[in-house]
Amino acid sequence: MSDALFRIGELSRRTGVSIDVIRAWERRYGLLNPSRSDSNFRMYTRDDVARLRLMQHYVKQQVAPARAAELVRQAKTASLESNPGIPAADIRKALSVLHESLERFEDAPADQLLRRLVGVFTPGIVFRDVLLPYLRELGARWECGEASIAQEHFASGFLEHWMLGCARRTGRPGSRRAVLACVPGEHHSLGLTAFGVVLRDLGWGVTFLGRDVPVAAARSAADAVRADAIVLAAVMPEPLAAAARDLTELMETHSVVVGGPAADRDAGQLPKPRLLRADLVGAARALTLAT
Amino acid sequence: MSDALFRIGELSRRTGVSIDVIRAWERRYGLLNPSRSDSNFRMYTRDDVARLRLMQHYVKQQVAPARAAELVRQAKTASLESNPGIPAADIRKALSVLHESLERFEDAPADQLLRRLVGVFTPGIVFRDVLLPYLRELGARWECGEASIAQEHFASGFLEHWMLGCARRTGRPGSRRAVLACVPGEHHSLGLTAFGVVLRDLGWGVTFLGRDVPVAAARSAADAVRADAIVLAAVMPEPLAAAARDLTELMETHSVVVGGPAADRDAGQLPKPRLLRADLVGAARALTLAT
DNA sequence: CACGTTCTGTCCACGGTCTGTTCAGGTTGT
DNA sequence: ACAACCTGAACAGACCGTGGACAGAACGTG
Repeated sequence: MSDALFRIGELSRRTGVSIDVIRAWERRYGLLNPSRSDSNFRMYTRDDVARLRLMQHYVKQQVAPARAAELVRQAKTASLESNPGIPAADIRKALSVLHESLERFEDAPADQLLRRLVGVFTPGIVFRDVLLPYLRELGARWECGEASIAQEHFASGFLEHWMLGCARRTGRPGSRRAVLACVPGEHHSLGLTAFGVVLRDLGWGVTFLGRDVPVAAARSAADAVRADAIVLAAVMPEPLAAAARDLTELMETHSVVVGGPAADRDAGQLPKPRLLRADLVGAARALTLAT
Repeated sequence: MSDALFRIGELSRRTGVSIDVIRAWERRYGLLNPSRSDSNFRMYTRDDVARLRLMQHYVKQQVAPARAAELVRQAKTASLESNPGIPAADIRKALSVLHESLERFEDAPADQLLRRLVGVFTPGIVFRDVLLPYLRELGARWECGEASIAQEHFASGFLEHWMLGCARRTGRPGSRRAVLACVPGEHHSLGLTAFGVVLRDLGWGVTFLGRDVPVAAARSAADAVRADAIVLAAVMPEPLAAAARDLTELMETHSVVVGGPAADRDAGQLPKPRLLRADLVGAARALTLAT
């Protein structure tokens, strides 16, 4: 698993930092400390990608490289506080690629694009800067009849699948774990999946149960993985109302968070804090701090 | 038993790896270790085909050849045989890996296993020999209460996601195209996804619309991609009955196939041939021949 | 303001490594 | 005879390492 070693060219491709700069930063600040192959090639790990991205972030914030490197070295690893956002021009281009390819029921270009973006930025960033805006745009076009139901189905299905690919992967040992599920009877899991991506980006291990999950099932899964939190999604009001009693009971023994439009609306009925749908990233961060 | 020995040219033809490269890989990394005939010809076995395919798979994933060879050698893979099917011992092992990992809500081992299998065998084979049997086993255990609802949700969600990853990817230009969708109101898409994998394996381009798709949406998608066939899935009887009228209308202008348990049962109501759920592979082959 | 110093990204030259491919000369099988 | 195979060697192009140089920006000082 930790065998993912690669050479400097690959690191450069993944981060967008030129090979020369990577070497210069190592020579001057000892930013990275790669192991060497038998033939004296620098061999990097995934952590180095993270460190390099953090470095990029500081530099973009006008922090002097020397000092930025110092900060990065101090920050050891962890601290995914970094927000190296995607440049506006790239976002626009990405949105138009998504738009044009998914509109024609072609997933190949979209897949390629996202794959490239995730190579450079973290999934959470890609999600925040590209996917979420695209979904908003899609929703808007759908409401005013510009996008057909078929296009909406295809696009949201593709994006959910794609996000799942990022959200899955159980976290490193020692990390917090969350069980994610839709309230029983609830079939809209897109928002939940998105939330899973962000959580995972914050270091959580995510166990994804999907849509229409009985409360008892969520409970047993949470027990099985010793989850630190159960995250439930409710888009429509009826399923949430129907499950209210079970949920209240679940909350007595487990740390439960309910999110989604329905949860926002029927706030009064539930005792625990809810997530605001408007800002998934903020909600995930809040959950991380609270747990 | 696996006494089918063949020479380097045959190995090259079976794998698409050039003779020179096979020799180079042997000389440099000791990738294969063929026995020799009396006249000093390299004699390979089916295991070598598997190893070579795994190697190809890694290389395609941008892993440096030297390192890929290391992984292949390390993966022993004792006996991952080739085309005709996966050897029984490996199937048993795969099933137990799936069972044990998914039961504990861990997808990493399962993901790793499947990834390795598709490196060697085609997705259709993996699906037929491993995934489908596992799903049957899961269903059986679920019915007799051995598997919890949570486990079933998690496992089927994971497998569906994984299969989608194989089924997607629009086909090569010139290939036939199919639009896949669940009948409106139908939320069980696992079988449909599986069917998509097999179709794609047979050279189709698959446009996957997912669950609960209005008939009109399926039609417009089919028109947009100029689909040669529309494949609809119906697990529960009610949604199918409700959509019967729309379906009949759709069939007048498009080539439609309806599959799934409900379609099997309510056969009389629908004019066109249906797919038998029992044998997805056969059904896909039949569709290919008929279109 | 003028000047020197430092910082930083970029570039170059030279040599080594990695890897697919090619060639030459000889052997085996049909 | 001819195709397929063997060995050993070499080659080309991409990739990487080290060390050094350089130009522009930032900064501090007289």
